Amino acid sequence: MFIQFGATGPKERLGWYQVEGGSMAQACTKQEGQACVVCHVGRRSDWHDLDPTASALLTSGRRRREYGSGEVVFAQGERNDGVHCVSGGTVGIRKLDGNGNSVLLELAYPGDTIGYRSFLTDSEHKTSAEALGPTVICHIDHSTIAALLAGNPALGLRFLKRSIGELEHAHDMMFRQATLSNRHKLVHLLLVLVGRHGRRNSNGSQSIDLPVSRRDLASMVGTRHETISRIIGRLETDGVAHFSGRQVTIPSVEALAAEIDCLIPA
Amino acid sequence: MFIQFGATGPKERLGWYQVEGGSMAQACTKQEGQACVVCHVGRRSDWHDLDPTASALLTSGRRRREYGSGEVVFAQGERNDGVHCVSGGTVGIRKLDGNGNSVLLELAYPGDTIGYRSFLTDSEHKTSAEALGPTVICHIDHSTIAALLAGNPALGLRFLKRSIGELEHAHDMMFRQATLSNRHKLVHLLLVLVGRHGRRNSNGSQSIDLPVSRRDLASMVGTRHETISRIIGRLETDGVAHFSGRQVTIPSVEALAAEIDCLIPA
DNA sequence: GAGCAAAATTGACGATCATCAACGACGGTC
DNA sequence: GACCGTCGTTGATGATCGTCAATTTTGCTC
Repeated sequence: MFIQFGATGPKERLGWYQVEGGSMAQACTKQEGQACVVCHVGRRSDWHDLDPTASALLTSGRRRREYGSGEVVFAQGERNDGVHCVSGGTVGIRKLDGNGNSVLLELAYPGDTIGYRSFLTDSEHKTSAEALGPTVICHIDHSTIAALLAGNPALGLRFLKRSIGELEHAHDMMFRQATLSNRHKLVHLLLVLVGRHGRRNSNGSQSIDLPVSRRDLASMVGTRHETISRIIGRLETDGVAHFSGRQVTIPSVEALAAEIDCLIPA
Repeated sequence: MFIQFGATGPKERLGWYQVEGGSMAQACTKQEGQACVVCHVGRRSDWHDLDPTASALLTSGRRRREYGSGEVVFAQGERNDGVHCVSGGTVGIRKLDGNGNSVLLELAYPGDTIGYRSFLTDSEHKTSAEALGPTVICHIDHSTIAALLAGNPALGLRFLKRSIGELEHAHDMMFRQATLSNRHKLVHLLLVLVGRHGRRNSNGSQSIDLPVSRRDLASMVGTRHETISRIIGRLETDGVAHFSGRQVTIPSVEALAAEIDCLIPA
C-alpha cells in the first residue's frame, strides 16, 4: 500500500551514531530504567522539566530504539500509537501519494517530537517518518503520553508551540515555493543544511554531508531530480558549490547567501 | 513599510455582508453587551462552549467590527494585540517580503480564529490578515484572551487542534506545490473555492464569485499572473470553466475534478 | 460621466523545465 | 564475482514559464 523509500532493512551495526559538526546530537549512555539524559537536557526537548512523578512515568513508558538508514519510524496511514522523540540522528518527514510521488516536507533533529499531531487528533498518521542515517529515537506509548498530558498542562502548551513553529516554517516554505526560482530554492536549502550539518574547513570553506538523496532534494525544491542535477551542474560551473556524491563543499557561504539575500533582504 | 494590497480605505456602507451560497456565513444581529450568536453556535467557533463566567468575560472583552474590502485586520510585523475571530465574510492570510512579493497563504472563514499564533508565542505577526470583501470580525483583546486561556484548558486544546489542522493543510499545499503542474494546481484551487463559495445553477453547472484577484490566484498557485491568465485561457478553450471577471462558471465540477483525480486517487 | 490607477490580457522572446531515453556508478544480494 | 535495482548524470526535444512591453479592461474617485 505505502511505499518505503530507501528502506533497505535494518543494519544492526549500530550502538553509535555520528556526531555531526554543528549538530546538537550527543551520544546517549543507555541505561535502562533511568531517564535518558538526552531527552531532558538543553531545553531542546519537550520533556525537559517534568515533575518527578511525571518523569518517572515517562521513564517507564518510554522505549529507546536505534534505526538504520531508511528505516521507517511510522508510516503514513497507520494508526497513531504514541509519540516519538528524536534523540540522535536525523529523521525525514515525508508525504506520499498513490502515484509514487514522494515529498520530503521537513527534517527532525534531536529534541524534536514527532508523531504528536496524529496523537492529539486521534487519527492516522498524515505523513511518514523515516531515519536518514543511523538514528536513535524514543517511543512514548499512547497511554503514557495521555497520562502525561492530563497531568502536565505545560506539556500541551509545548506541543502547541511546536505546532505553531512548524506551521510558521511551513508558511515560509510556501512563500519561497511561490516567489523563488528553483535555483534559489536549492541555494536556500543548502544554506539551511549548512546550518544543521555543516562543518568548517581549515581554509574557511564549509562542507556538508547531505542527509538526503538527490530525489529528495528535488522534492524539497519542488522539481524533478534531473533538474536538480542540472542546477547542481550550474552551481559547480559558477564555482559557488562543489558536489561529490552526498558531500558538498561551499567555498564561501557568504557568497552563496548573497545570491538570495539580494532578493530577500527581510 | 508594509504594503496594503487592495486597500482602498474603509467603505462605511456596511451593516450587512453577503451570504454566499454554500457558505456558513450568517447575518449577525448586533447587540452590544450580549454574546454574539455567530461566535458561539454551530461549534464552528473556538468559543462555543465556555462556562458562564468565561462567556461573560468574553462578552465584555470582545469588540465586533465591520471591515470593507481590502481593509487590513492586522499587519505582518505588528505586535500582537489579542486574537480575532471571523464572524462573517472571508479573510485572506498573506505573507509579504521587502521586494513587493505577496503570497496568499490561506483563507479564513466564519468560525475561524486568526492572529492566535503571534499571541501564543508573544511575538509580532508573521502574516497579514485582510478582509476580502465585506467582513465582520470580533477582536478579543490581549488581557481577555489571556484570562480565558488561564481558566479554560479546553480553549488551549482547541487552539492546538486548530494549529494542527492548519499545519496539515500547509503540508497538503506543499505536497501539491511539489507534485502538480500549475494547471492542476489552479484546478485544485478552483475545486476548493467551489466548495466554499460555489452556488449551484439550475442547469447543473456551478458558479463561483472568486474572493481573490488574479494576482492572488497566481501567488496561491505559485506562478505569475500572466501565466494564470494563460492557463485560464486554456481552461476556457477546453470548455471546463468559463471566466468573466471574478465570476467563474464550471459546467461540470465532476469533469474538472476528474482532471486531477486521475493523478491523485488517494 | 470623466479621469485615473490598478488589474487583467495578449504578444513576443529567451530561459527554464518535464519528459523520455540511454548510460555509468553504486550498494546490496546471492 | 555476477547480478540487479536504484540512483545519478547527460542528452535531445517539445512544452511551459518568466520577463518585458503594449494594450484593454475594470473599479474607484471626484
